[in-house]
Amino acid sequence: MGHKTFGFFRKTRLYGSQNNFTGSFNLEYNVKTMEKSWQEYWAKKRSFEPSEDFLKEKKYILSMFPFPSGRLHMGHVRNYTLSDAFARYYRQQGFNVLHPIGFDSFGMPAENAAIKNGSHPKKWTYDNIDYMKGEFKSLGFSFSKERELATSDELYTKFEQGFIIDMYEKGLLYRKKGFLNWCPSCHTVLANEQVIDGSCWRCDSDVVKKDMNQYYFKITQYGDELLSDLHKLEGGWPKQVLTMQENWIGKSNGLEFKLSFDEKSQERLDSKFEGFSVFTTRPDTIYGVSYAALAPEHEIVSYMIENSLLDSDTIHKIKEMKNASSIDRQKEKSGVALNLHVVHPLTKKHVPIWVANFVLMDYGSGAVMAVPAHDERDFDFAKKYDLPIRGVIKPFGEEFSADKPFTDVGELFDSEMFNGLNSKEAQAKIIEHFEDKKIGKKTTNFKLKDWGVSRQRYWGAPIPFVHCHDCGIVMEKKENLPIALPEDIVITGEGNPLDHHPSWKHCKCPKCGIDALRETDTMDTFVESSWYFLRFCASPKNWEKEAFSKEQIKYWMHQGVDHYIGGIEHAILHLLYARFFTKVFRDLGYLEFDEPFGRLLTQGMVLKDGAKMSKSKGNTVDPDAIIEKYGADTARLFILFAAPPTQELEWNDNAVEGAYKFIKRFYERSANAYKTDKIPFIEHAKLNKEEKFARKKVYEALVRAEDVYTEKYTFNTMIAGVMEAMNALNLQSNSDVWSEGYWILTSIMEPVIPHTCWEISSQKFSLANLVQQKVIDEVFVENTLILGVSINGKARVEIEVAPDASNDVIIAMAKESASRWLEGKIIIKEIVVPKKLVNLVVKD
RNA sequence: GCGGAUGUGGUGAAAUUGGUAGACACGCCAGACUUAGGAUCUGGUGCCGUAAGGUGUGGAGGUUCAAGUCCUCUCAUCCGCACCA
Repeated sequence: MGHKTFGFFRKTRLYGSQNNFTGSFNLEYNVKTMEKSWQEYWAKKRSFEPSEDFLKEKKYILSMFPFPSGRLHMGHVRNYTLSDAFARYYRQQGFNVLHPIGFDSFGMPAENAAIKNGSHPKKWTYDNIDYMKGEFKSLGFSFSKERELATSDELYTKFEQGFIIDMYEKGLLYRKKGFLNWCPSCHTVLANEQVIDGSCWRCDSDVVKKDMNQYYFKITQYGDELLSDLHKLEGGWPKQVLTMQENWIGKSNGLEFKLSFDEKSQERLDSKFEGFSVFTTRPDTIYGVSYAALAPEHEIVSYMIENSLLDSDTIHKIKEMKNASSIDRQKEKSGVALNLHVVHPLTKKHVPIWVANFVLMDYGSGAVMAVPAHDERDFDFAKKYDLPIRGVIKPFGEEFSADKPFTDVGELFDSEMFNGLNSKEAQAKIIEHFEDKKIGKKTTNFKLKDWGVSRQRYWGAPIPFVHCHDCGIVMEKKENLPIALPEDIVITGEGNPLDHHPSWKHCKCPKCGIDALRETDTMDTFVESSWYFLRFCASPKNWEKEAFSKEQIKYWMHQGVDHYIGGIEHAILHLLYARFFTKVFRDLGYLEFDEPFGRLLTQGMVLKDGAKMSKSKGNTVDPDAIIEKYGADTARLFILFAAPPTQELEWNDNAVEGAYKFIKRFYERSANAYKTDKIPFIEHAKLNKEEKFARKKVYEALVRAEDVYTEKYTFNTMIAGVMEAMNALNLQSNSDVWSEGYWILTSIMEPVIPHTCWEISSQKFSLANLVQQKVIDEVFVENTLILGVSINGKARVEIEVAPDASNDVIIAMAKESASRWLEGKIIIKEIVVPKKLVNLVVKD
């Protein structure tokens, strides 16, 4: 194709002033034809398949893959336009580029669609995938076609289930009963990470707690490493994301010790409990403990309720606390006394026990020592219930005041042998003291919880376990994988369809062969996205045989994915899980590195009228409609030009039109370049001023393009540079300069507007210019320099000097041209900044 | 409350990292060509001022010959986390 083109835009160019109607009609028609034919060309030539030659230097460019919701939205377009620019750039530079795409295709929306309009989740999903693949193509994205995958493919499930079995064997996956976040609307369990402000991350319903069996990944075992390895990502990842992960993991050091009940309290508890353990990061405040508090869900509290050891009023209050939504629970502190006492481990004084709503069951041990004098929460609670407040830390050089809690570090008092120490020393000494006496120990606590992964849903990867009456939980044999989903399924939205299926769950125990039941829970879809980037490394010819090979991983994942691009909304969930899986796979011997993503680029949101595009707000712009009207290149150019990638992007119809007009001019003016298959040789010295200027601008644009891809990601300035070069070219008429200019500029712009550039390049340069371009230094050498002259730092005039002019000459010229500002003044200082300016400091 | 960012024309944004603020584009204004057409081309466009000039990067100080950039304080907005013991 390409060569026989009759030129898109041609109608307007030649006849534009003749006939508006046909002009614009043909224009659009031609853009579409041109884009489509290049898309066919790339498909036919398999232009974007990575090579298997592992001696070549590689770049792995990855976008976060989409959920196949039906159609692409502008956020997707931004995401893939970015990764495509990287991929195309590195291909030009001669790298072996892996730029794959897939679909994160399990998940609730497929089932919700099934409930709503009776479609089968599988059909719904794969129809959407087909449609979206078409959209990728129409946007000219240079994805590897041969590595496309959907995580709901049985082949993908097969290997994933294999990994799950490996992890179970290693003890990294376990089953336990626990209080789980349950979404009553989605009828499923949610991970902590999926609960946003007490609501379901997907449907926004209030999340309730439910007591049930569920599988967990032991991500906490990697808590320390997930935290400490964050420093390896510094520089490559946005600071914000690193901080968010750090906070999420939430490591804190402190003292854990046991508070023991006094005799009377033990008796009341039927001698079932000796005491309970608490954790504190402030052991220096231990002499200030004036009460202790248990979470309403604490086992001691449950025991007392179950055995009627509390009056009905108290039980009622505790139940209220438990049932309050997490938002309500934060509103006001409340609690009840249990009429139990523990003995202070150091002072031996008796300390009352309360149940308090601000104590969280899922952090630490679900119980705290309370030091109202030095903790805001404990203080509020003590004030409300009139509990004693005992100060033991005072600000350095000041007295303690009981008006409000003093939460800073300071100097200890009323703390027996630790008096006079500062907080930091005291913390170490008190921990030491507890350890010596074997009544407590130094402990690290994490906010990070184990990752609950089972979902009571159909459209997910089945957990490959079998429940056998005799053998317990038995793993499926790997040769039986995948445990695939049944297709004849009824989806009503009530309960788990796999559980309700008449035959699917009935099987034989893989160990002893008797009748057994399959696990009907499926996995959280974040499991699939935790290793898809590794699957892309696998050569498609071995796809059936293995998930990926060590050799392939080693090559493509060297230093991690080179550029990983996606939304900030995955800063915690997906990125943390993927890091966890990488470390687990390393420990399972599948790979040999610690971190999966070397460089992460988090793109900003796409806004319209100042708000995030969303269907409910009715402010969406449909990518297909933009392509239809202006073509893919216009959409791509606008997206990269309007703002730097990390910032929010405000959609602007006028600016889209502007992008379209630029492409049109860019194409039309290529008429000024002649046909050649190598870059024109130009004797720079023989050029006139405008010609030299044009060349300088062209090469400046080239220089600018370089660090955009490696450092700054500011495609907007790269494109501005090309526009400046175009403007400069247009001021001169040397066809060598035009041709050289186009040779380079189409190369620079190809990652952004590939269709247009391949079209121009095929017409003029036989595609030979779409490779790395060399910078020529001589174009930057100036005959004269323009220096600014400022008086007292205020810009006044400009002077033109020879590049080798001495400072004396420059200053003399500056004085002369700025003489009107110097009259009657004394020059007290003269500063020459080479190639920049002259500053004269004067006074009256 | 804690943490991370961001504040520059009418708008989206630049500024080689301390050196002539506003590149590039949108919009707007004027003009040209015209079957006045929402096309194309040319010129202008931070603000005040006819001009000379003054003034200007959220605000207030400071360092410096020179500050959007460095320091101190402060205000505003956005994002994340949040009773984490």
